[in-house]
Amino acid sequence: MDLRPSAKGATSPIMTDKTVRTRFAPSPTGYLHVGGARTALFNWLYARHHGGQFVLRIEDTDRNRNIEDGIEAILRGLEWLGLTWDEGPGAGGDRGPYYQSQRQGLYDKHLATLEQKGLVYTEDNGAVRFRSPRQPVVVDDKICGRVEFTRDEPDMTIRRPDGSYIFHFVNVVDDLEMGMTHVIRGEDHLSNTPKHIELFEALDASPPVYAHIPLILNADGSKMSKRDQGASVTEYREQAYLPQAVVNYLALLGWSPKDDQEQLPIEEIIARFDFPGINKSNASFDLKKLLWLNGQVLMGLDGEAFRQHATPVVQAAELDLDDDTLHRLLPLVQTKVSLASEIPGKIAFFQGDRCDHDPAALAKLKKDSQSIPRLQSLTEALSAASPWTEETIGQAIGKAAQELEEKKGKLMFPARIAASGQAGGPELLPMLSLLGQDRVLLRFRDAIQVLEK
RNA sequence: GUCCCCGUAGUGUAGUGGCAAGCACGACAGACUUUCGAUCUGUAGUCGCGGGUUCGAUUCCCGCCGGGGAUGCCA
Repeated sequence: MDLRPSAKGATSPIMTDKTVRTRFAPSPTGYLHVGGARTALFNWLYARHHGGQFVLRIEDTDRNRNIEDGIEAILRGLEWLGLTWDEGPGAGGDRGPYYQSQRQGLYDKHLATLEQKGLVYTEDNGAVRFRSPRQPVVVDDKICGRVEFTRDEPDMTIRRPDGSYIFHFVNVVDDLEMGMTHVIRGEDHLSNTPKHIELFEALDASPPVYAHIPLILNADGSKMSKRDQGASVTEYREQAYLPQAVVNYLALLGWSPKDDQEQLPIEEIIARFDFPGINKSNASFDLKKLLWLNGQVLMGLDGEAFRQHATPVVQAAELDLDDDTLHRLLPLVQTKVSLASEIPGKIAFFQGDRCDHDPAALAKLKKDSQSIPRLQSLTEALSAASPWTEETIGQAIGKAAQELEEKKGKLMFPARIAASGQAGGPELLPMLSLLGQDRVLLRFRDAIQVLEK
């Protein structure tokens, strides 16, 4: 944005917008919160969309509140989500250091400027306050629109008696020094923005473009905070959610591509993300929809990617299943779970020769007097199946059905429960095939016995 | 208290000064000669309330109510 009249045409050759620079500036007071992750995501998306830079800055000015592991948790959370930063901890950059605790000199310098201009004063106890011009301030927000604030609050403190600086001041100084062009942050900062604009102006700088995004609330409408269920990104990683699903879901919270698409690969989100697609109202976090989305992404993985994702989760469950079985088993449940951590429970029945029967499933069989005859016919028919393939198994079931003069479907449910102990699970024929004839027949006999009791 | 933002079904959203307000999750029902959180089909459910402007408002204006935020020597 060059205001010189001549800039329009003559001078600049290929003119472009000033390179977009956005930042995520968390304070390490806890873990990476979904609200923070969403703010980071929006900043990241905006920078990527415009071919700009995304900067990570740690706001650790309040020594009393910093939690050591907090920084690490945030960095790892962002990495897991794939929100890579171009400058910041571990990435370098020429506007560092990227920890506020290491930027005291810069703050002192700008404070000196304000002192020179007579814009600050010191309290008896040593705290330093900024003298507000007390003129109305207009925030021209990219999302909230034009908002006018009257300025009649007490002058803000910008430095504590111990010499450490307050958020508003360091935030502005850093955004200035780091050349941030756009500040995308939670709407809880909208009311702080006039203060920040006053500081920019006092430092003879023009403020960045502001875009305040709606907040994320709990299902009950209350503000989501660190303690709430599902509020920590770390939890999602631990529960084996797919980062691409979490990112996709988070993007949809407050942003819309404006058509009916919901499952979008990250490249497409980047391509389509911009301010007009962001709405103004707060959104509630809906875990069920995230689960659904995770399931959708899971189903879309190719077999190898699915195995790679699922294997560590299954290994952690320490099931007694050999690699070969596992390799053939996993594809059978790919469309049956929405979260990888559900897999072990789905395939545990493959362990051992026999299986336990889920009481609820068993109760359903018991209610039907035909269950035992059906299982008996099945046992007979399946004993004769040779070789043991999906095809012959299917034929055997059909044969048993014919004998009983019943729909095939009537037999499949008892067969499933007898063989797996569960009412739900992988497709029946592949499942029986994989279990093997001996095991299936043994389990059928077990089931008949249990039912006869 | 004061100031600011927001208000489309339970949830996320689309949309318009005027067709029966679209989609998705969830719920419910049925189908698929099997369960199912897979797939398909269907059902219920929404423009917070009250005024005003208008021939006509979900859409524009005002008030109210509701939710959220700010008002820190937290960020």
